[in-house]
Amino acid sequence: MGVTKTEHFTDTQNQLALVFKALAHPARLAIIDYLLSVDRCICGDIVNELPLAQPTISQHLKELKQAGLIKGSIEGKAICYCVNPDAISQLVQFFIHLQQPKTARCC
Amino acid sequence: MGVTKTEHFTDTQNQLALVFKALAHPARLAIIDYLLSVDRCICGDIVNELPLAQPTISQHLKELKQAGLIKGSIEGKAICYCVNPDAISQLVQFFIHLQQPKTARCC
DNA sequence: ACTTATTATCGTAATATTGCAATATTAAAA
DNA sequence: TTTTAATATTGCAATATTACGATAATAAGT
Repeated sequence: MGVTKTEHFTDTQNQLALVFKALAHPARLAIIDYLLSVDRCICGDIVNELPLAQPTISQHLKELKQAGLIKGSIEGKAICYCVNPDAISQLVQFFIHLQQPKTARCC
Repeated sequence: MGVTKTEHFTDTQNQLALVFKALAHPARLAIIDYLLSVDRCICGDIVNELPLAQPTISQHLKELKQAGLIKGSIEGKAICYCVNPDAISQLVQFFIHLQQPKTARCC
């Protein structure tokens, strides 16, 4: 089918899955890496930094933004993008929760 | 196309993208939630816990295992599954790296 | 208004993912 | 060894994702 049965899962599971889906592409991780590698917001040179066509990068940026992982604001004819620290914090919390030790682990 | 241009990205970006892809489905997050909700390994009752057919769950378990997120060992005619704490630790490290404060953020 | 520069959207071809019925495999139990 | 129980694999239909050319939209500068 190719259609996920979202109705059978919790809101948290569905929403978190969407965030991970946004992270599940090397180009989008490369975009995040690049946004973090410079010590300021990026206004316009993302396309030159990645080996993909401009429409493809625009699409990836849209997905990252919809997932809340990056923030973008219009600055004249360019767009200012940066990583959304709140989203990162939430993900850290999620994995720290996963790290909670349980008793009687057997493997 | 539908084919990711992995050759243009770093090994780290490609490998991490595969882990996130494994997490990018609510059923697989539900499996992880369930594995963590019980204080022991699960030997056989995952199928009864989720609203999906047995082949579908088997497939999801395979993907989680290939991504290194869970560990499974054969126990007679059942399989013992549990979350792989090493994988979780790596993800925590990744996000903590993303949290590093940078100077001169503008948005 | 026209041009230029930058980003977004549309359309579409190639490929990947999802879910499950049918079937196979595996190992314990009878 | 036959049966039974549990999990894995195969095959396939429906849908989603990826990438990019063509084109549109937006806004600054002339």
